[in-house]
Amino acid sequence: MLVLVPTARERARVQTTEAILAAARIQLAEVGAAALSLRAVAREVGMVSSAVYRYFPSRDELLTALIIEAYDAVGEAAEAAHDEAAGRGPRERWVTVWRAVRAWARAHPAQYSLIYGSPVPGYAAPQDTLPAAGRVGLVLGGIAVEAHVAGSPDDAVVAAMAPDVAAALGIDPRLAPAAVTAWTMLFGTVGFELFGQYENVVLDRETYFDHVAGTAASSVGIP
Amino acid sequence: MLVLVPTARERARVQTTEAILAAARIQLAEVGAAALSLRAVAREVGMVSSAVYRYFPSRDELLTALIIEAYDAVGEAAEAAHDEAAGRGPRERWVTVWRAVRAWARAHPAQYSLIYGSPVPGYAAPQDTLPAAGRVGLVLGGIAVEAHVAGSPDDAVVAAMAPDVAAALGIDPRLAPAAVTAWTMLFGTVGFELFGQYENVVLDRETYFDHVAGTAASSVGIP
DNA sequence: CGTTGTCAAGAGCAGTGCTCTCGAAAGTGT
DNA sequence: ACACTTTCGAGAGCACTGCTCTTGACAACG
Repeated sequence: MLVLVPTARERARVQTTEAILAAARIQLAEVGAAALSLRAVAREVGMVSSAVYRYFPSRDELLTALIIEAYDAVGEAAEAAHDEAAGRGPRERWVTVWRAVRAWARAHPAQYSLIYGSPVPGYAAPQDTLPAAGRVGLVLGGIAVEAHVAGSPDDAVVAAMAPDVAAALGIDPRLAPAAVTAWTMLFGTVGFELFGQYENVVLDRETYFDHVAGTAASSVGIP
Repeated sequence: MLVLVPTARERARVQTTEAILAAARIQLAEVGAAALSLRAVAREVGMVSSAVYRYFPSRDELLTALIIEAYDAVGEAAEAAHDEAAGRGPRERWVTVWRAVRAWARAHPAQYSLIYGSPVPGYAAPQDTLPAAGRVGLVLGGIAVEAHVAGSPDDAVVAAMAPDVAAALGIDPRLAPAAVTAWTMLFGTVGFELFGQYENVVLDRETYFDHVAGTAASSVGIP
């Protein structure tokens, strides 16, 4: 049956689902993923905890929804930054996207921890999150595609990468190791800053971050 | 009062403390930090939960103790690997230490998540963990000290690093940015592998990891 | 030998995730 | 328009958590 006009029930359902997600988003930002309580979310939207289970079968499923949201949000931030720097050269676009990811992470530390910190409930989010997870990489790959391969990495290293990666990014497969390394470097640096590892190590985080971004740009052959 | 011979009470206290830590270590490895339950730890050592509070004032303090243990353990693994490769050249020693850290992380994923994942209980572990956190960096810095500075990084970047870092590592301050970047790369790569970000991205993790280790070695000027 | 400090145990509080049942709606078919 | 089915919210309840407080027993010290 084709649903052209959603019934009142369906509209109420998506509305309630959205209300739950909104409350969960707020609570995530306030107390973090570990302390996110389904009962508190229920209280916030004005219903009893058991009613929430009509919309999310478990607390982990709620968290998974938030994880996908977060991947989309950071991907969107990266894409927006890239669009804004559309006219400029590849290196400036590259650094702009890096800065946007860092800024998003600092503005949304709980969401960032959710997706790039330790998996919260054991190993909750499996396949559902994979498409959303690659968006930042896609933006960076879109810049790197114009670059030529700097050195020629070992064939064994090239073979160690999943071929889908170079294909999805539209880059030379020989660029894949450097691209993955740069991607790791971006989130490694942002994570280390956010999780306090740079305490008493890096004083001026902006300057250091820009330096790393530049190094990474060179490593993928961006002039 | 100088305690030369510990009294029976004192011996009993350290023994009980060690028993609690041992049980906590086991439970951490089994269920992870988020699900580590003080009551379950108490059950395992055969006492009631309230008694544990005589030894650790809160669950977070117990976790902090485990965090310090984990930092020490990974540092010890790095030092042991370095000692084992004592005779060899700097590059081989460098790669050996990197491999040891990765091996330790794969063998103790819960501990690794505890120290390099998102901070678990809000922002629990502050200053206590700082000394233990630097041990791996010290080992790597000890290798890099024999290297000469490859390029000459921007003065602003050099100034962005805490001067204590280069001093503690005994390296040229101009090497500090590259050293911090390499350190970030090590734990960023290990973390990404452990937390599942390389799923469907990197097929042969050993080969890729060795490649990253080699790149990092070159970046700090190791021939 | 008595005093003092330490310790384990138990009860209890407020909170959690999750399940089950029940009554009231809303939607559907005749 | 009426009966039937599905959906939904509420409430009670279970087993669990971190943590506090009180009570009674034991060891150490003067």
